[in-house]
Amino acid sequence: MDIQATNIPAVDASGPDVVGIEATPDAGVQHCLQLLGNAGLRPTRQRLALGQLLFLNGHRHVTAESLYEEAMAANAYLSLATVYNTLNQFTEAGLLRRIAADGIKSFFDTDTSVHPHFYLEGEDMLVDVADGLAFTKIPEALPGHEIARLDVIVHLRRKRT
Amino acid sequence: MDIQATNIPAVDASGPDVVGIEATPDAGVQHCLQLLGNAGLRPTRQRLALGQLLFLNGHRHVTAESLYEEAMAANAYLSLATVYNTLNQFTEAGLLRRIAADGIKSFFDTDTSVHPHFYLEGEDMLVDVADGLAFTKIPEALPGHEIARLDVIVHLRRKRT
DNA sequence: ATTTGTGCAAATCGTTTGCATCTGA
DNA sequence: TCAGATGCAAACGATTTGCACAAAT
Repeated sequence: MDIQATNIPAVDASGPDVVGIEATPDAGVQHCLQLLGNAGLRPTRQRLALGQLLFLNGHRHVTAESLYEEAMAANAYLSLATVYNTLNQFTEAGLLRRIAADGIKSFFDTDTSVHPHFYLEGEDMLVDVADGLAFTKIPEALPGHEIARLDVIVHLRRKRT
Repeated sequence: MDIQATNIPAVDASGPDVVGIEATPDAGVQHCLQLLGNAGLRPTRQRLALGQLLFLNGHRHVTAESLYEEAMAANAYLSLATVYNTLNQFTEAGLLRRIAADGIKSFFDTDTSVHPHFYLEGEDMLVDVADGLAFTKIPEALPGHEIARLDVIVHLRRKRT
């Protein structure tokens, strides 16, 4: 079935959901409403739909394009431009973290903590590094500056056989 | 004065050079010719000009645009497309390392070793991290893959006063 | 002579923006 | 009501590409 189409927590006695909303849909919607409220963003239909896709399914790595297609598949009608705008707003609000893996497109990570990623060059995919990378020291920022972000990206390529 | 315009090491008894060619121009040209030869790239006028700008002035971080302007300033006539092509060829040949700092444009680093960078968000500049960052462990690549590259970028922003 | 590189402009790709319309507070 | 959001299409900036011409082996 479709994701919530209104910002009013609708009564919805549905079964398994294609977009992965958890057992009690209302709880998910409530959670998203709260995230939007805290961020000072109006709970519009579009933002709520994207919020549900992003924040009710564990940690995720999406691109604007992939999220847009996912929304279409879930029958959430919105434009690609709105997806871009919303991703930027969510990022500004600290709900997402933007990751520039390859210099072509941006990924958005629902895990906003500082953690390293694998970037699979052929597949154009971003994957969390389970463990195995640690710093002993983090550098001082240059005078007059502060650290805004620390990106660690391990580029992987298919091993040639 | 201008950078060498031919691939034949010309006798050139000039003084200080705007593009920073070292005291003995011939040596620089020879060095570039050798780099190109090792890379299996024909020593064309354009590649030699860009090679001199890139490899005779210590380690550098350039963008296609900045290198193009530099070449224009040095009276090396070539097109922006050629700069892009050449940077890609040099990168493929292992003479340069591509760095995706912000997801908008690419930087190219003449230091091809694995080392961390500061990216100054406001100024859109890339700077080497002098020291202060060290790994204790590097992760295993995923099965069937190998590590192609390890990018560490510390994003800095101007401290608000 | 044959292969390879160059230049230009057009094409492409990801992303942003202007503006008219709509919607939530 | 009225600020704030959306949708669309056009604008955009970085990069790549197709093709005719030029230069290197």
